[in-house]
Amino acid sequence: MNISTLCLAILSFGDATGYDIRKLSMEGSFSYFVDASYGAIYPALSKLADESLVTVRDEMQPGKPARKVYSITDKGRQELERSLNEPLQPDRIKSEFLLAALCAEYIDRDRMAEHIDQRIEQIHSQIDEFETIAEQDCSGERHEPTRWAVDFAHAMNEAKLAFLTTNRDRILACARPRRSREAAE
Amino acid sequence: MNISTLCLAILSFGDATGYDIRKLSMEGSFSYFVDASYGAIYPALSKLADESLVTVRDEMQPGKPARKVYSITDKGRQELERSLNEPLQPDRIKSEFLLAALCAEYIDRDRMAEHIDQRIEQIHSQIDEFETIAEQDCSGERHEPTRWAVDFAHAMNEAKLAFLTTNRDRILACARPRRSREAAE
DNA sequence: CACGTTATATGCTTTTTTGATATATAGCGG
DNA sequence: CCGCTATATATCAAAAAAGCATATAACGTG
Repeated sequence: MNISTLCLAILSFGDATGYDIRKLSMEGSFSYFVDASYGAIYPALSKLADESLVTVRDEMQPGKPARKVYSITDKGRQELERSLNEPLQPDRIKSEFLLAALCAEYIDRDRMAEHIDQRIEQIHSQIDEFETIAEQDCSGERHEPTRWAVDFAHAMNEAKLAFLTTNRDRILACARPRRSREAAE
Repeated sequence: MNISTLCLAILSFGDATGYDIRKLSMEGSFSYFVDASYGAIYPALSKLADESLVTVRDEMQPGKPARKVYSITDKGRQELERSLNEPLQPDRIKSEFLLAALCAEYIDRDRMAEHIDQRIEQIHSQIDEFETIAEQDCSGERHEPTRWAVDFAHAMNEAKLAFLTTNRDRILACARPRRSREAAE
């Protein structure tokens, strides 16, 4: 799936600026499974506008920089529908952490512990973050698919957490016993 | 982390060609958490060779196209170690499926069922695949970090599977009840 | 035998990421 | 109050990576 589909999907929930889309894909309910940079979003939006899949309106705010608010069109919704009907790519995970774990022998034991603990913390804060989202989203309209995706993310995060805490020592044992570098870091 | 580090990491396990690296990152024990295309790997290897982090040797095989076998150097190992010591980027997940789930209302119910079942099957075959890898790897030397990563992947896959089977109906209920398109697909 | 698959590598085009730049406003530490 | 940083907003260029086509050669299979 390309950025265009992502933009259409987000716009199908309501009008947004490029900035909003970026934010949703980095923090909001989308953040668990997408990632998009400005450099991808803005060109995608322009292209979508050229194809009349979205419309733009300039909103001048006194003082502030003007914002371009995008709305999905009927044609856009049809295109979104079409995309969602195509075969879906399998999920992909990119994890520097697992690569590091595989190379545990090259990492000092204390450093490895830091890596793991950092990971655990990250998951904790993501869980919190999503709980906040769930509350917000569900207090009002309670959009069930959003709720479903948030629950999905929660389940995954809990499983990861469980694995990491249970198997912490096991990977630490593979790391390099610290030698002369005790003071070095 | 960039492709270069991935190449160094893989080469730290033994010599390999660009083709091998690609394969490992698509099928082998690395496939759960990395992804690399030829267009990224080959240039990365050339660059690494320029910097003497790896060496190349041409292996002419009679008839077959020559292969370039890469080996990591001491300098390369140091660089790998350095990379692994840097702060690790958080894990990223890209899932077209979850985006589709979020847009369930735009998808016909039967189609959605297909999407889910396909996902479930995929996970099953990944689990099988990894079990094979685990057996192979562990019969011989039993490289514990590899085992750890495989177990990690297994735990995640099981959790995902559990969620999907348990919450299948819940998302199906959000999908669009099929209308006049019963025959259309 | 024609064709598909595996092994192997290169080059080109398109997408995406990354990072710099620009502007305006609000809040905070000193 | 001043300068700094953060937030909101958008653009552009450069570097990285993905994706795809192409080439060669062996091996299998219908």
